[in-house]
Amino acid sequence: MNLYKYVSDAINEKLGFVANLETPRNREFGDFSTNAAMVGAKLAHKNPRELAAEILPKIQELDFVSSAEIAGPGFINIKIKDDFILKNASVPQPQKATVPLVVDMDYGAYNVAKSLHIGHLRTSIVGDTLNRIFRFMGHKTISYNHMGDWGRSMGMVIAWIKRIHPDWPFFQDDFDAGMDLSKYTFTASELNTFYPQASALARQDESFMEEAQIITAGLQRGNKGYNALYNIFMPISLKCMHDTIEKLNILPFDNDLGEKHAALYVGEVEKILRAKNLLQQSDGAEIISVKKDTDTAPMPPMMFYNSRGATTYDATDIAAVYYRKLNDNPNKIIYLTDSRQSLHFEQLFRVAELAGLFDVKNLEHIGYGTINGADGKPFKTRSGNAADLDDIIQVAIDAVRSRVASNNKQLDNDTINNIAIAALKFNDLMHDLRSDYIFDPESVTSFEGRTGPYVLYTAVRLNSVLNRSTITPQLNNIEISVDERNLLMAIMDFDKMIQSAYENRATDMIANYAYNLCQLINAFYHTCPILRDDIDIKTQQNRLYITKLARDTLVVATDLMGLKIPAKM
RNA sequence: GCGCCCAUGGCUCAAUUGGAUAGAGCAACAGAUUUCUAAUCUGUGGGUUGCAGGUUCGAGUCCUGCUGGGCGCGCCA
Repeated sequence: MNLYKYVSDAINEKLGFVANLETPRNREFGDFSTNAAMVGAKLAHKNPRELAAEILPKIQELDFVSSAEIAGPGFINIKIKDDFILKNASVPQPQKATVPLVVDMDYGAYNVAKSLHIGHLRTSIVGDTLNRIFRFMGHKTISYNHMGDWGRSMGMVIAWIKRIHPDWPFFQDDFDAGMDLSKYTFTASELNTFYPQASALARQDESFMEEAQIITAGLQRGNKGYNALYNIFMPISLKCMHDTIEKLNILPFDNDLGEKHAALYVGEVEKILRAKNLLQQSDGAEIISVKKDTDTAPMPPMMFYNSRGATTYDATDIAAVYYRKLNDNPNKIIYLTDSRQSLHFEQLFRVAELAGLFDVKNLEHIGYGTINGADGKPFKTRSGNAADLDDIIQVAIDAVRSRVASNNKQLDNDTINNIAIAALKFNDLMHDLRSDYIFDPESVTSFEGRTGPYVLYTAVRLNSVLNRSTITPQLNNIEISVDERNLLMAIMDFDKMIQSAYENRATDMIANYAYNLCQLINAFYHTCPILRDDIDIKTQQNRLYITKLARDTLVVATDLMGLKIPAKM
């Protein structure tokens, strides 16, 4: 049961107006409180405590209220009857949306021929959890990995390959796409070194940069050799992405469609833009002005074609909106990217509006904060590069392994991986996604307190009790302790929490709820023994019932975060 | 220059979107296991919420100014 909603509705009906129901920060004040008297007093110019005294008896009459009293400047604090809580606590049921939406979700956005690095951590983890929240709430989501698979970086990679294998057929004038190309291939790790090397070279060698640009243009115009080569390394890169995603227990993307695919629609979009007279020449480029008279901030135009005639990511992003509207006709498109791209999305949404491509009200950009190192600057490895996601995962795995060894435990590899991934994901999810946060490898691998492993450990303990017990969990109407009561209240808080997490796109609410629930579970676990001879059977049944509710609720939360609960740890 | 965001114990973060005595974790210290997993639990110390005003019953939260930081501002994505 959604206790908050039940109590709120009952009070509103009884009072005949909508009273603001709160859960006090300090639980000792009560299970719920309302400031209705203070709000009312302001409007009626009355004394809030007197008004509270008028309202109070009506609240006291409600059958689930054990006590209600006036406190402080005019709060009414409400306590709920224990047996009501015990009887109505239930595992959260997915609250299906009355009007399910179709939502395109754009996150991940990995780059071809570049391994996933720390910059992809949040978009992957938070995006996945947002996706799961939307589905949990009954909406249909279509997830897009809008890959960086078509820009200048592709030209650089090909230019690099040409440099190290100038004799390969892809670069010959008489290239025959029909020939056997199976011997021209790369390992994933080899492929991932190409871009960084090419990029470093391009910075100091202008002729190499120029060649990369020529190759980029050739690739985009359909040069057979370049495209054949692209078609060789693209799947290798895609497999890398999928492997890392799988390690992180992130739902597979519904679409791996990136800039290359969007580029197919640039021509159609160009026609629309021209018909609306939105494209204009500027310094050899074709741009779309998105400035409004009311703007106080700098608002540069979007660049559709650059001065070399190549499509930019502005153009492919516009085309992607067009394609999604055409193909999915979604109610909403949600983009999850680094908040530094906010201006780009503001521009994009304005173009979508100007060109009539999509209802601008239903385009949403969620900008997440940067993951920083201890120095407050974007997290880098000691060598100054963005840390590879696979390496970060490995560090976490090694830390779990050494922890397991020092505790004289024996756990299989899957379990160790799950614990490491939980540590990494929970650490990300627990932060407000809009804020920067500091990634401290030491605290991510400490596993104590507010961590993913703590959450898993709590679930494992509950499962252990439930698995050992031969007694059937059963609800008995007997007195409950304060720890049992607090736990039940938290379980009933789930529905309110998930609604808020959904509305605010606040993935941290799930993580913090799960942690708070675990704290209460562990307190309950400590003070409420179950499988012991001196505990009477009715208490055992009751506590098992509560244990099961807690476990099932925790499972819903961990599922939303994509954490796997091990059998033991 | 213009615009957006941020500032909370030693450190990392919360604070129900304006509510009551600002909460957790880490670190420090003191305890708890003949008992369902000690990756746990209980307790102690630690705060003028960057500074100065303002709005009101009530401000970490809203407004103004200042200080200090981060980010963005047409041919990278």
